[in-house]
Amino acid sequence: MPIRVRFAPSPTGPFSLGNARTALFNWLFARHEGGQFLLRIEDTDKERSKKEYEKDMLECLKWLGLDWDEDFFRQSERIPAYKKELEKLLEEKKAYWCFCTPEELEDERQAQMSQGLSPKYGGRCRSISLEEAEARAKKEPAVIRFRMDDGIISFPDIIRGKVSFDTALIGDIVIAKDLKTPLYNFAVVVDDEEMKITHVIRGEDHLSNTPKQIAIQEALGFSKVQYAHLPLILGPDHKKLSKRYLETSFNEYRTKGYLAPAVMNFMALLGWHPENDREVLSREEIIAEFGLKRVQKAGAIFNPEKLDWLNGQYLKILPPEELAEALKDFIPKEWVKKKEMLAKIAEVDRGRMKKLSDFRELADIFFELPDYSKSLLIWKETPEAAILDNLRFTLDVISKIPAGDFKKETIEKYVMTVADKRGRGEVLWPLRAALSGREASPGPADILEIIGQEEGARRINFAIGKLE
RNA sequence: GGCCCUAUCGUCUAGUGGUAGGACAUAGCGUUCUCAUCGCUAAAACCGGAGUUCAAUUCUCCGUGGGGCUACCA
Repeated sequence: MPIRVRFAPSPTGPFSLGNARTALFNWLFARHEGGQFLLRIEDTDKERSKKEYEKDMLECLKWLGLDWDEDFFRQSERIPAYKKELEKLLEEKKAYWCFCTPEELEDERQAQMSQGLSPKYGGRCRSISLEEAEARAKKEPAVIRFRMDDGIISFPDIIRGKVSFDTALIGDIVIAKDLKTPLYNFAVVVDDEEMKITHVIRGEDHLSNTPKQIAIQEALGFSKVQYAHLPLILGPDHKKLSKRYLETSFNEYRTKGYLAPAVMNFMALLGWHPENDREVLSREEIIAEFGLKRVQKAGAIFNPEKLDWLNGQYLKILPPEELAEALKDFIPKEWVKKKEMLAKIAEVDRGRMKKLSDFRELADIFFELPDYSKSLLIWKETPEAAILDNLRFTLDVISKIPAGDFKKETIEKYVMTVADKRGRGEVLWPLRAALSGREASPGPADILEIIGQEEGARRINFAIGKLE
């Protein structure tokens, strides 16, 4: 039987890191096993589901490169299918209409909890006949409950091993608000059967939903599926990632300048690890090595510094054309036109970036000399007069470089002759400071080649003017 | 409160019945005019107790800590 997994998000909020990780592990498993990765939108909650969130999710999946097989569908498009199964359960008395009010249920719950019992529905409406219930349901608010028989439901979890739940503690759960409004635990079961899902890979927060879904599955006579509950990604507060912390929208990783392969690599390593010690892994390598057996059981705290480091690693090896292309979204429009210059700057500064968004500030000096004070030009205790003299001399040397040979290597040769004679710090620091206007920057030869002989001379003269 | 899951450096993790390896972060050194990169070094962990065993971080149990769920959300 071919392996079929699904990613089934509900579009009730911005796509999150947790969502992305679940999608990734499903996708990795499918690709590694040569199975299928399907997509399903769980939009049964009409109030909270929004089209914009669905769009956001689709964009994020595409950006990450998680391609799905077959067409995806929305649960809101499958209402008749759920209705059919709901009616079947009702007729077979495996489900029944319940007319208890929210207030009554809340009181019951409170009473049970104060006695140290597990809160569950008492079963007051269990005995109402279907005929009577259907008549009443037309006039008064009602929901459909699943009749949960007492017993132990155990299932093997690929990651955790055997897990057991006592259904007597769960009680009769609500599976639909009415025939046209199914609820999560019910819709999932119907769809997984319809889609011929073989493995359900999802977050650990769904572990306690599993016995409910298995019970419904059995009542409907559906086939079993295998489960794998992933450890949760925790925030720095050790709690399930929430909007309050880093659970910003996943899209922000893109807009902040993280590379998709780096984010994928990082997420894969959150709860999974290859057999060897390698950590920078390409998509193909991850697919080749991925397996559910090596997935961690305990939750993992999200570590932004490591993401930055990994992103830096990818930035360093990104082909020049791809780097230039990726940078386009992070720089002013005027810069984009200066293609050649931009490419050179990117090469010079790529090692200094953690994120693509860092580039703008790093590259700024090539387009415009920042304001700086005279003291920036002074190297340690060197007297101003010596600095001034070195600058003048260096300018003279640089001016003698043939215009057609104004390349980094040549410039370096000329400049280093001066530096070796007059002291490296004494020559190079003021020169670099004059060229960049900053305390930290690429080397003088790098800057000179990019800004050119003329602009270089202008900047050095400007520094000389400050010192005079 | 009840149920379920879980436990190796600060963080992500490897690993084994004979006390632990890698990575990020941190500190120092080296390369270097600066920053960054890179290289090297240091500091840094098996939650506690009992049991099994010649021996337990590893197996079992009990605690404790952490997390999740406990909706007419998903």
